[in-house]
Amino acid sequence: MSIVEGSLYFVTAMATNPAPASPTDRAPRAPQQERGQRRVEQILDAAEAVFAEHGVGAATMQLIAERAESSVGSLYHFFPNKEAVVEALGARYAEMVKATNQEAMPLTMVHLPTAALFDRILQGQLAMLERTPAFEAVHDAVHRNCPAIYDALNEALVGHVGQFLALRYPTMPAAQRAASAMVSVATVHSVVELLGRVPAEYRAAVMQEAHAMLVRHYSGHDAQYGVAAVR
Amino acid sequence: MSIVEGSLYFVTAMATNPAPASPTDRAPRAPQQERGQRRVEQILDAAEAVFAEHGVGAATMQLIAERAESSVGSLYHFFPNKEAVVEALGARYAEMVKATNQEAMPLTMVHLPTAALFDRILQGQLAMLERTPAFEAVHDAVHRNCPAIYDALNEALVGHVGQFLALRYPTMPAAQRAASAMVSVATVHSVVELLGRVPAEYRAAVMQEAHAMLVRHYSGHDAQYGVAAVR
DNA sequence: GTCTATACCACGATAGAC
DNA sequence: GTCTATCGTGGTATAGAC
Repeated sequence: MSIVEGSLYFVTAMATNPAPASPTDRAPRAPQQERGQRRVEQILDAAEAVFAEHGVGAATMQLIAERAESSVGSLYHFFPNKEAVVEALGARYAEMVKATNQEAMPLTMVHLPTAALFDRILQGQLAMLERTPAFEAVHDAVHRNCPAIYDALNEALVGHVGQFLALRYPTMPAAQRAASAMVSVATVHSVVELLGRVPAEYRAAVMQEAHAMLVRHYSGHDAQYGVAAVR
Repeated sequence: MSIVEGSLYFVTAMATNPAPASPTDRAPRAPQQERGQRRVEQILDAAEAVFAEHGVGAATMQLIAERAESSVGSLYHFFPNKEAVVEALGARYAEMVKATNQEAMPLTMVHLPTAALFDRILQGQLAMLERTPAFEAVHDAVHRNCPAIYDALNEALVGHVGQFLALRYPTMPAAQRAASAMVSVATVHSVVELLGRVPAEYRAAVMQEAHAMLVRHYSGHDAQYGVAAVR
C-alpha cells in the first residue's frame, strides 16, 4: 500500500574502511560500522526462513523478529513495513541469481561445446540451490509479491542468454533466438526446482537426463546454425 | 490447523435424475437438487479468482463471498473454514490436470512418433491453460498450501508418464525411466507456465522451440532404446 | 439456506522507556 | 538501537433473524 519510496531504508553506509582501529583489536572487531549491515542481513535471513515456511501472506513481523532473535520494534527500525522486507529480500535474491548466471556462462565462453556449457550452468545453479535452502520459496514469494523485481530479473537472464545465443548462432532468426532464450531459462529453472524436490538418490539420474535434453537440443542448433564449434 | 476430516462437506448428492417434472417446465428448471452442487462450484470459481489475485494468505473470506455474489455466512455453510476452501479447490484442480494428461497421452498411443505425441501434449496443456486463466495461481496455491494434494498429483502424472515410457522403451533402465518421466513432467509444466506469461506474439515461437527440444530429446531415446517406431 | 451483525482475536504499526 | 507495552484495524468464525 502507498508509494513507499524506493530503498531509502536500505541506504546504509557501504564504506567498510579501516576506521581508527586500536592496536589491541581482537576477534570481535568487525562491528561498529558494519553492525547495521549485518543486522539487516540477519533480518533478511530470518525473513527468508519465515516466508519459506508460512508464505509471505501468512508470515508475521512477530515471527520474523523472533527468528532473527530480535524484536518487532527493532525490526521496524530498519524497515518501515512488511512490504519493505519482502522487497529487500527480493532484491538480494535477484542479485544472487544474476551473478550465478553471469558466472556460469560469461560471453567469453560462447564457443564452449554444449556438454561442457550445460555442465557449468546446471552445476552452478545446483550449487546456488544448496547454499540457499529456501530458494524456491523465496522465488515464489518474489514472483507473487514483487512482480517488478521478478520481471526485471527474468528480463536480465533472458537478455544475457539472448546475447550469448546471438554470438554463438549469428544466423539464427531473432524471434527464434528470443524464444530459445526464454525456453532455456524456464527449463533450467524447472530442473533446478525439480532437483530441490526430488529424493537424493534420484538426483544424479535427473541431472543426467536434463543435461542430455538440453545438450541434444542445442547440438541441433549447432548443426543448423553452426559456427566454428571449437574456438 | 486441527485435523479437518477429509471431504465430509463435499459429499453432496451426485444424482442428477429427472425428478418429477411438470409438463409446463420452462428454462430455469435444472436446480432443485443440483443447486447445492452448483453453489459449491460457484464458490470455488470465486475462490480461484481471489486466490489468483491476492494469493491464498492475503485472500479473505469476505472477498471470496463478494466475488461469489454471496455472503460470509453462506460461505461458512458449505465450508467449515478457509483451509477447507483451499483443499476443495486443490482437489478440483488436480482432477482437471490428471484428466488432461490422460487424454493427451493414453497408453494406447505409446508408439506415436515423437513429433505428433508432443503436439498432443503441448496443445492439450495449452487448451487447459486457456480455459483456466487462474491456472498458475491455483497451481502455486496448491503447491504451497496442500502439499498432500500436490504430491499425489505429481506422483500420478509421473507414474503415468513412467508407464508410458516403460511400454515405449522396454529396455530403458528403470532409474533413467523415472528420471525421464520427472524431467518431462517438469519441463512441460514450465513451458506451459512460460506460455501463460509471454506476450502473445512470442507464443508460436516459444511453442516451436519447446516442441523441438522435447522431440530432439525423445528422438534420441527412440534411437537408443528403439522400438518399432511405427506401430 | 441465506443473510446481517457482531464477538473475539491476531496482526501491523507506534510510543516511549532504557 | 533495542526493547516492552499497547492501540487500532481488520479478518475469521458464529449467532440468530428471516
